[in-house]
Amino acid sequence: MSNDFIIPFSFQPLPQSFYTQPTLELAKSLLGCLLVNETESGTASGFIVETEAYMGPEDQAAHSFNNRRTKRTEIMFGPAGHVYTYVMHTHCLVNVVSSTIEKPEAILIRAVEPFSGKELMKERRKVDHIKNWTNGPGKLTKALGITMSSYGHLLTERPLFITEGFTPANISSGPRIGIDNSGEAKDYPWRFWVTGNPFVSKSR
DNA sequence: CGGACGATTCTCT
DNA sequence: GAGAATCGTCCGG
Repeated sequence: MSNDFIIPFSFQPLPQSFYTQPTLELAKSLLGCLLVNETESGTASGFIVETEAYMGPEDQAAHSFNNRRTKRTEIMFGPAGHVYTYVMHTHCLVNVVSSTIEKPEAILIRAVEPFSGKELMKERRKVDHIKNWTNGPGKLTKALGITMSSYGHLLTERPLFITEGFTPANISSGPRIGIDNSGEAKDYPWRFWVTGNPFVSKSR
């Protein structure tokens, strides 16, 4: 596609200081940023348009609820800016670790808007319509080629990184998706999205 | 080592 | 909107 040539030389990964802002702030700051993944088969990127914050020990919906510390959640207890990937129903989902050491908070990236490497995304997703390439947490990882091998990767480094994108005109918020069995936490408005963006996974 | 369980997706109706 | 697919992770025995 026409804008593919811009990647990967023009943009610098955001510094680690970007990731140390409070988790709920970071979840909103990530909206509009460009998520880039460089692989052997090529580079693909998309603007983040939907996120969800998971607030650690107090948040019943979080994997780290009650400080549950396993091989899977271990990365959440480390410093901000690392990648937390995990497998859900055969799909790989990608999170940004936030907060500080020993405070296991993270932000799930639920949707992006395709920017570069669109042919590659189409090939990976095997569906025609662009709207279905990246409008869900399991879809975007497949389109961008993000796998469990990215677990623990630091986002200030290539090949997987986040860089400056656009500033959303408006941000909406509401309850998170797919956590109905999480007690009171299911109603917390910790899902954020770019208002009106067509790649957001659910309208609500 | 077996079984239960999803921060999902896709295919119908 | 409901139901199936499908598999890595976690926990109990």
